[in-house]
Amino acid sequence: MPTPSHSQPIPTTWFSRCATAVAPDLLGCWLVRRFPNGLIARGLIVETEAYTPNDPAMHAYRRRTARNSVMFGPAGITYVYLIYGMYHCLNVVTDQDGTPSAVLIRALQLDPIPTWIDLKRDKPHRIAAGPGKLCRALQIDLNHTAQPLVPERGLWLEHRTPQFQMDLERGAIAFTQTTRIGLTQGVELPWRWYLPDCNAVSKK
DNA sequence: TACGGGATCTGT
DNA sequence: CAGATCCCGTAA
Repeated sequence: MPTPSHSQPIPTTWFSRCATAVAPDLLGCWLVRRFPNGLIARGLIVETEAYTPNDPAMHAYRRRTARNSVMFGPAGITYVYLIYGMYHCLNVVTDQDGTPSAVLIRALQLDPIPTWIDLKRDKPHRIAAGPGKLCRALQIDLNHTAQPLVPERGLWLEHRTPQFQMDLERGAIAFTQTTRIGLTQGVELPWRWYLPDCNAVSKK
């Protein structure tokens, strides 16, 4: 899918809405990474999850702590955490300042594939399939938490192409909404969205 | 200070 | 389906 040269970073105000509104709106948008060596890779966002206040699966559900405090801040900031001691997960903080919530970015279709990634290990469309794998592929770790999503930090978001937006409005593309993955709490909440027929999306 | 679990992924 | 591996939240 072509990327228009006129794309601008999505402004922080766009994220100042309920996570359940932002999560589907992020499908078809682009996560853009500029690596330390200067290479720029784009990932089409194909799977997201919303985490809201009063949501038992949300990391700040019990109380505000050092780790989750960024989710209480203004929207449009990254929230990255380490899980199972080996993988990182990337969220974008949403909603009003003071309202803890975020959207987890779960899967991307990456283009181009960075040259240093071992293609024998994975099919190209599986390189960024999963929240841990996309952070590994894009070299996102705890250094990237609590950062604004701007080119100056090497990580930002861009809106859908006009083509994607048209296909969506015409009904040629439709999203699937269902329950979230890998949780022990809030299992029944249907706050995962994905592009069907996309082989980077989590199974289940 | 100690302990156990987790919004994951991989290889068996 | 178990193991890797470490930070953080909770209890003491």
